[in-house]
Amino acid sequence: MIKLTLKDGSVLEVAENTLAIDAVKSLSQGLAKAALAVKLDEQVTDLFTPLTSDCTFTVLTGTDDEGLRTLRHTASHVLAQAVKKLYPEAKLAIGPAIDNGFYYDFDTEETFDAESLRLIEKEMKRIVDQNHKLERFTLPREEAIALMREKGEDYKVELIEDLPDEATLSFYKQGDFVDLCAGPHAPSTGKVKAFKLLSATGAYWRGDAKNKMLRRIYGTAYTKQEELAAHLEQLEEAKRRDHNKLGRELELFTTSELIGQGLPILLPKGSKIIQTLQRFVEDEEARRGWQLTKTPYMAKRELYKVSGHWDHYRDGMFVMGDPDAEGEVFALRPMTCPFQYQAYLNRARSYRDLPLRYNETSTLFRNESSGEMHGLIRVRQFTISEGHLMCTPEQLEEEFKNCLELAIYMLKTLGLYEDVSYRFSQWDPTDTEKYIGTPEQWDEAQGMMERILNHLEIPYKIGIGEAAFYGPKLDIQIKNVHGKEDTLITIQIDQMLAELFGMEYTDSDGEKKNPYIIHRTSIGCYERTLALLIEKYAGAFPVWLAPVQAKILPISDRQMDYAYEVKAALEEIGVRVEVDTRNEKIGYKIREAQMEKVPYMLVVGDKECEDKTIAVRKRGFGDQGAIAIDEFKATIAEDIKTRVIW
RNA sequence: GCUGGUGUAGCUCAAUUGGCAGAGCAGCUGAUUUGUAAUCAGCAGGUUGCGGGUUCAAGUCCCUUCACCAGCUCCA
Repeated sequence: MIKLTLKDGSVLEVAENTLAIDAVKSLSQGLAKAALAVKLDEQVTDLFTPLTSDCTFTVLTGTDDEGLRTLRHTASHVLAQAVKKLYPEAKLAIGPAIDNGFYYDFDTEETFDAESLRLIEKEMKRIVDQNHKLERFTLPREEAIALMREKGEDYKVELIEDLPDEATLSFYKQGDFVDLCAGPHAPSTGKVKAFKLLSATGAYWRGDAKNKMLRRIYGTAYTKQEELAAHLEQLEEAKRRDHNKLGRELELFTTSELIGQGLPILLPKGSKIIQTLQRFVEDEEARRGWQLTKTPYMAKRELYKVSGHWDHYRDGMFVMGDPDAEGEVFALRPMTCPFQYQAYLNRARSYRDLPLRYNETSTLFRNESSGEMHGLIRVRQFTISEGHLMCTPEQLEEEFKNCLELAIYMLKTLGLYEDVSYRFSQWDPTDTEKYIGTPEQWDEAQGMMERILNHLEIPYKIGIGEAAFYGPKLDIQIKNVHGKEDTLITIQIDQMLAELFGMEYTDSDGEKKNPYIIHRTSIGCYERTLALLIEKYAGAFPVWLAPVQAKILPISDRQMDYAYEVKAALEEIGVRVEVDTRNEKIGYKIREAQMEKVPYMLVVGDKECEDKTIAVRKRGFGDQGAIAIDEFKATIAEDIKTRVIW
């Protein structure tokens, strides 16, 4: 007999080699029906696995993440089976479960359009209704390769050949469909009760642009139709919040074909938000000991040759002039570091000058590939609150911590703190082309950052190959409304560029030394930040950021003079306020102000005019009744300066 | 950059098989002077993204290019 420790702590004894599903059945028939997989200790496995040793025993259903992943993995096999049935020449690549769904990659001449997705879905439905059992079997390497060769699955053969010799080669079979797969899987195709194919796109084999582009079909699956419907509704809601749509509707920004891709035009309202943010950030940085610089937007290529950009980042730069010809060649700056280093080099430095903190609200230019641009998230020209801090080794941890604190303060102020995650971005030692420096230098810099992060108890995940070419980074990552992750803020440790630029300080012992440099952003790129704020608040910005904070709505033009009187009173205390002078009914004016997401709508009619009051309607709260002007001034004065939202 | 999709008025969309480019909202003008999410009428608005081709005839078919969308790759 073996002992299974259940979630509630109780112990179930079953005979050795009892199938997991039978153990579940002995607990509850209902649970057995809902079960998709089991977790033995930390190992998720199939329901038809024989139990061989004592373990903790967790039943996974559609309400568990791991259960859903199992279901979606099975759904990807159902998709593959359907595609093979409809397009027998299609070759299988890989088909995993991912967050919120699954995909499968195929090599086929067929381009999947909406109609073919519909046909594939129909075939999938048939496979689900047939309720095939999934069976697992393993094969020795040679036989596994022979089987996949026989089926013409070249990609699977390649996968097997690349697996280590000792790897178990498992296959899953459902009906006449067999796929190389580590599993686990749901017990039968009938479990895939609610699914939908979402899109068909291209994807490179093994994620490498040098390889062939395959056709990828994305889908999602749930155990219940209601859950699927809720997910699809959530996708629709995401579309409505999408900054690229909402930001244009709210007239925050626009784009122009004549100006070009990745070069958004910030309209007055969008510019107002960014100006508000910039002033706030620059003031806060000054308060924390940062000194503002203003450095040029371009430089001769010689600067970038010293920094390494010319060799490691030239494709990403806008270069002016023919690099092959004689004479000066300039390039727009893709970052500010080498420029601020020249400020450091202005005179000889002592350890007494350190830490030296330079910040700059810096406009950068990066020649992103044409397919990369996206709204305000990924652009070719953007403005970033950048900074470089030169310090001694002893000061490094404290200064790193201060930079991080500043970033966290900004995120909390914007209400984005709960949405971010940390990535410790390290170099890829196998990709020596991409990085400068020696393995020893990298070990040292990364070791130092690791110690600091652990000491500060930052919960991070590691990103191999995500480092800057000159050093490791702590990236603060955020997901947009569609779940796509980008870097919002970055703090980097660099002990290589100071040497390249000959930046030194004289230490207390009279020795000349290279300072450590921290590269950091405090709220990152303003365009990207604006995009995330639009999505976070669905356009209803906190009052201090709202481009128009109050809109005065006169009932008729009899109150126009009074409306301007109120406007002047509010402008006196710095409120951004507009008067809707149009000859329209009040309901119409309210509707428009509401759609513009103005925080305060101030209705003035004859009554208010007479009593010197304002009828306040607050966004999200409705009609607040009439109050005296002075009283309202006090309320809104408080509101427009309130930044920290928790 | 790659794969696929989409471009019709400021916005949302229509236009049968290749056969007269149209509507609502927004805009302008006029009437209306309005009390908490759309007052009425009229007017104007277009090189169907740009360029080329096929055809008696192109928004519609073909090519090129630009932009946008999804995904991949990239993101110092």
